[in-house]
Amino acid sequence: GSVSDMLSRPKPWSKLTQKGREPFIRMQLWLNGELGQGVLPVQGQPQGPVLHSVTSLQDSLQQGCVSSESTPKTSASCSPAPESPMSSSESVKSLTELVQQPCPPIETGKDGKPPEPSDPPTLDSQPTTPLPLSGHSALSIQELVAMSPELDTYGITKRVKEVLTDNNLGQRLFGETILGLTQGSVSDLLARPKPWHKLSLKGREPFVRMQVWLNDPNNVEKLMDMKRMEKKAYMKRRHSSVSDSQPCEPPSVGIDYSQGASPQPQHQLKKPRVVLAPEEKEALKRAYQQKPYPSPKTIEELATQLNLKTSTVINWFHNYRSRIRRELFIEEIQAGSQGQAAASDSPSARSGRAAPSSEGDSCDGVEAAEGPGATATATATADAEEPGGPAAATKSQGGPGAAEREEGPPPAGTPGPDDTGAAEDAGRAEPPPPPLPLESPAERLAPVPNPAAPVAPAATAAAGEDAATSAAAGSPASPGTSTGTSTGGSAPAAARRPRSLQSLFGLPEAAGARDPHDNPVRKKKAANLNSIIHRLEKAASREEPIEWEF
DNA sequence: TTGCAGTCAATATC
DNA sequence: GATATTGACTGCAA
Repeated sequence: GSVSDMLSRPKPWSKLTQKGREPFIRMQLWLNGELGQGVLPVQGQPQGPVLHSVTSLQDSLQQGCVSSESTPKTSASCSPAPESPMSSSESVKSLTELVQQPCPPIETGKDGKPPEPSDPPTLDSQPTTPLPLSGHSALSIQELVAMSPELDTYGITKRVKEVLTDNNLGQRLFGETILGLTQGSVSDLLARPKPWHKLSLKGREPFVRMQVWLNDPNNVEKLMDMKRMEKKAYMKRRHSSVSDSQPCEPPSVGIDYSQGASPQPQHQLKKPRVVLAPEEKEALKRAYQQKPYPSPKTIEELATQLNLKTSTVINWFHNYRSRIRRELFIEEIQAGSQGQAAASDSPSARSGRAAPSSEGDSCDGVEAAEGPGATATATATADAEEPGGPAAATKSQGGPGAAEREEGPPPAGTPGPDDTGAAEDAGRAEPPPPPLPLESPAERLAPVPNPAAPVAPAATAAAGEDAATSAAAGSPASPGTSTGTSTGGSAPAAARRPRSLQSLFGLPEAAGARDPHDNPVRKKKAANLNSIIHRLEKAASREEPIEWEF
């Protein structure tokens, strides 16, 4: 009754008493997703933040409800508001239990029934997919996602990978039966999870599913069963097809089964996949360095020069920007987690994403790419892009989507083409920052170019699109010729944003948030970054090119 | 219209 | 055979 009244006739804030405001605060928290922090427990994270947050808020309101909060009192009697403490916390708790409880793998679960005959992986993730939560009314994944508190995507993927590998379970099986995604998507997701706050509702879905799956004590067995059944079905089909020479047969389990055998869809409708030649990629990367957001005209030119379809060029830029962004996210996370790894619960800390981490916290991609051979140049690059460094910094904010959402610059997400340029320290651009030796061939490692630091905006600005195109053009022909592809851009960006993404992400429990143990490497990088910043500043003030060597 | 997130699915690589 | 990479596509938002 109180709720009804409150929802239908809310009183203006100013008219509310401290107590009367409480329900609204709760509602706001709930709307913000802060309420329910315990729904999907993030390892190590105590449930109940809700109350804490409320409590703190209350504190600020100087009210005594705090006690009521933590003290599940028999609110019934209390004023309309009091009811919330209990009810909310309880509801949250129940939900939490729900998710924590063993629950069948999403769509499979049900009585060990085979993985959805139709299991059209694609459809699966559709909104309605109910999460069969044992004993409770099924909640749709969307509901769970909406109610879910911030999850440690990195930690979740690490755990999932561990479980999968430990039990010899494949990504395909896991993806199709648990996540409703294809193998490629799963691989990508597990290898490059984006921080929770960077994910859209849809993007969070797989993580919630993974979390739910991880919470299911029988997850492995179920998946194993699935595997067995699949195998059985496969063998069966195989036999039947062999004997009946009946190649195809609508797979009952909706899994890819020998596609090779099914001749039916011979329809030449499938257009061959475009595979860009290394030189083409190189050229595109160069162009990207020049101009991360090329104009239609530039794209046109690039397409012409590279003899590609404009759509291909467009797609390439989209994909490249997007992927680089993700790389950066990861670097950041890794950089952050690195220090806390030890503390982190699971062994995953070390193993997970081992690869990248191994490459050195963060700048990995680059370093790895460059390889040991990385000469001074490489080093420079690496350093420059360094996670903590430009790369990170940049990405964090400058980069195309850098700090988007969470951080002030909202539009950042869609850094208009100009954005970048503009953002880029326009100023210093002038004196074309001595082009950072673009490890022409090597740098490739996507991550390197550091999207964030759409390089040489200056150049861009000045040279305009031509620069880009020309750069691109040039490369194909002579990839090696680094064509003074000005790349220095990143540095300036970094300078402007010394801030660590970590803070940006503000991943509470996420790896990134933990005490970033400053290991020697990090310190060194930090020093490097400072040096870069310093030089940039000097350069900016001097307006004269300087020799870049970090 | 443009950019992006999320995916798929073909293909590469391990 | 499993996993990683990547060009293309869809849907959404600004």
